[in-house]
Amino acid sequence: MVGEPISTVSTAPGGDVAIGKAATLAGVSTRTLRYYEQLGLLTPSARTSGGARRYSPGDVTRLLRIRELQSLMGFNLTDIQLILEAEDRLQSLCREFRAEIPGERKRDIASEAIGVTDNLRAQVAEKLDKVRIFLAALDDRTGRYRAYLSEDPD
Amino acid sequence: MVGEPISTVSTAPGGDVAIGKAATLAGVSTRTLRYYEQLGLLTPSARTSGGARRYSPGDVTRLLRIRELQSLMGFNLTDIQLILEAEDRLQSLCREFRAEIPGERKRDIASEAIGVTDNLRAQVAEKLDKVRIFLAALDDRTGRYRAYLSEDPD
DNA sequence: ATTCTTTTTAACGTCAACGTCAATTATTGA
DNA sequence: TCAATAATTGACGTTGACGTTAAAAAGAAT
Repeated sequence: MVGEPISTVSTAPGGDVAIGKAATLAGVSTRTLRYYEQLGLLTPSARTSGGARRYSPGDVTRLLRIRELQSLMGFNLTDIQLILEAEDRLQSLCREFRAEIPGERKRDIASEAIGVTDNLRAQVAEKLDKVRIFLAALDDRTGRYRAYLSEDPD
Repeated sequence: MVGEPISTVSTAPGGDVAIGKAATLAGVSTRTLRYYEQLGLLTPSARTSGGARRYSPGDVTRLLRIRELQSLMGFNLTDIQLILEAEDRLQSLCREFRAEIPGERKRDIASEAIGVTDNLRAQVAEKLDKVRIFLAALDDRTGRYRAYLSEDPD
């Protein structure tokens, strides 16, 4: 325990993890991860020679993002797939621009991906507003309750 | 069409409605309403002599609240039932306090209901925060994307 | 009064998002 | 090396939240 191994055979810093570890990191089951892969939603970036899935830190990040889109925004997995695909396209386009590769259709792809992203932003903003209003209404109501039920301390 | 009926035989102002109307008012199906009733989640406050459900404005309000708790907060129907039951208890307690009926156990019931309500408030507040953060992160990321993809206008 | 629309109950179907075996192969710690 | 633990694929099961269909009864409109 005194010295960490010089270097495990892992490309990424932080090290890739097996399916069980990835699952507990995100608070899901291994079944869920295999299911996500089956949907094309999260494909582990590597496999061992024996065929075991290896999840990179990026994969885990993506997984956490999926869960966030699910729990926070209530999207279903196919919606999430569309969103992530758009984000993937944007990311790869950014790399291409950086590499100054010209490429055709790029404007089309970019505008489409940006459209999806803008749409997402709008939905999030709308949700934010609604939750705000909901919270305000809740506070108002509970305030009136308290007035009746606990006007005197203890 | 020139004159509205003097008064339909309805107790509540606004008038009770049949299941079809209530459903379209809330943007759900009649099946959904019957299902909610089966769960004990939303029982129409009256029936016709023939057995047809009549939904009061209050019932419709409750229905809208159910949908809000579902879509906005992502609660499942059994969670929603708990929340609504607590709110119902609080409401009836408020009426009792107003009527100055003493009653035992009231403090117990009240504190329990208030506990549920506070819990709800906390969850809503937490969600509000998370959505806020999510939106900020989204704006940050899309901002960087735009920098790459559309620095020059058209 | 009668026709058209709506509602009733009851039962079976569906779909997403996993859960749960089971038998077999990998990986790992001593 | 070898036992213990974890992962693989495949298949069938489950659960929540409804959808759909059917036959009969009720309500509304003319």
